[in-house]
Amino acid sequence: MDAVKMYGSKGFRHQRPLVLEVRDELERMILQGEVPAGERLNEHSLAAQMGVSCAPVRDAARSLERDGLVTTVANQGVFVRKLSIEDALELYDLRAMGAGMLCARVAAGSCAETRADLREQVVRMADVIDAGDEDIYFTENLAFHDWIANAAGTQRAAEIYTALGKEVRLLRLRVLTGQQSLLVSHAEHDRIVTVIEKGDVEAARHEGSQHHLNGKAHLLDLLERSPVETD
Amino acid sequence: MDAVKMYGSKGFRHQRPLVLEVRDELERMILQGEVPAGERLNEHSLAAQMGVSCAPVRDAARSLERDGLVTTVANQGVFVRKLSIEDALELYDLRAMGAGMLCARVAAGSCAETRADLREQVVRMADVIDAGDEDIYFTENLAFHDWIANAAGTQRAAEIYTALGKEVRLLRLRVLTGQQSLLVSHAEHDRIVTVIEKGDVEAARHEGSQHHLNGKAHLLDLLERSPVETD
DNA sequence: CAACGAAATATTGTTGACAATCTACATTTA
DNA sequence: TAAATGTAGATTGTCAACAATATTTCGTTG
Repeated sequence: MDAVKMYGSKGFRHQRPLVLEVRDELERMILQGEVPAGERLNEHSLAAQMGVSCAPVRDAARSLERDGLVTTVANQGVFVRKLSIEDALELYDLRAMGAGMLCARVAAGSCAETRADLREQVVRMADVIDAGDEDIYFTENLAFHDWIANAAGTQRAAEIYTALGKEVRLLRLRVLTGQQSLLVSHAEHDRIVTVIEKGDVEAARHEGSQHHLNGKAHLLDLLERSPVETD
Repeated sequence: MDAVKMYGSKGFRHQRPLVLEVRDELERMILQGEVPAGERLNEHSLAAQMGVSCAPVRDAARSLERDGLVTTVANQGVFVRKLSIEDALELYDLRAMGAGMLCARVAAGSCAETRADLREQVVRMADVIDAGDEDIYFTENLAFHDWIANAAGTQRAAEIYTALGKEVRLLRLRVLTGQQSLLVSHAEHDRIVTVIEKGDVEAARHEGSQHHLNGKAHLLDLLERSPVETD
């Protein structure tokens, strides 16, 4: 009896529902800027392009709406969300609150192993700065924050925090650029992990929150120097 | 030339996409407890029951996932979300943070008309308590909080706050029961509106946040007296 | 009789076609 | 010429059938 049956046009079974594959691909396209903000996502084109039918594409688009990456207009389609500066600043505030709560939880009740992992990440990120690779630092920075979120053990809070993080990326502004920025960011990460290691709950809340508020201030500072049109 | 064309089996055009109708109906069924927590939502049954095909039902279910009312398991279907006490307490914390931020914004920058409307709502709710109608108070309470959220002018924050409010209702526990509870709740509403009228931003943040933290404490108190199984 | 395994059933996942709707363009008219 | 109106094309919304998967049932076997 053969264990591998033949399915569909692809030849083999799908390990994962198609929707998830399509969703990930769409998310990648949007976050990497392959589809510009405000652009409409054409069901048929995308379906043809990915070699699937329309339904999974529609499904995936609805899923992306959950993360605030696209907005749907009835009978018009789904559009890549266009973030205004005001929207972005609001997201920074929300992320700041969330990070405060999450860091406080991690400080209050995480195991030694978790804290060791966190410290390890910070040390590794210092090396990345030395190497001067901003792209890698960008990625590790995302991972660092998501990691804290998941370590807090509060699922819904982590979900929201992570989704907000993706939304911010819609702006496609490189705020973490130049060694100075990276060093400031890293110093704040270090403070966060340090107070978590101490188990100082309120300090963790403050540092976690302040990290994002500083980021917001930095963004405003950049915008003053070189204004950006966002219509 | 007739302006009204005939469409579909219903005879006339749909003013609204079917998905939205289905979505609202499903949400009502879940929040009113017609479908118990943990129950699976059968695509075919629901579609037949509502006289539509499966596609809109699937679409609506995915939309409900955005609000955290259902969870989807691949190849198994969508299930009404089952909230644990821990989940609910987490939601109270998140709502507390959100309410703090939203109340602060309303205190900081709302027009006189907005504040007058708020005061009017509080006055009306006092009458509802006098009349002793807990169901109406429950509804007005929801409206009051959602109204503040929308008045803050921060769209995303309001969306999240409102969605979290619906999630909490999954627990289907009547915490606002007995005139004493209603009076306590009302007194807090009054304090919130009062500090908003004064334009005291930090006090608004504190009162808005504390209102939900008090609700959380009240919930814990109720649970201690009469424990509830949530498996 | 219990445990395992295979067929049967029920349910979700996917597809392509068709209906309803919107947008853009061409035509008409004041 | 400019505004209004009707028409054509493109795109989303809906549908019902089929394929793939999960669950249940029932028979077999130790």
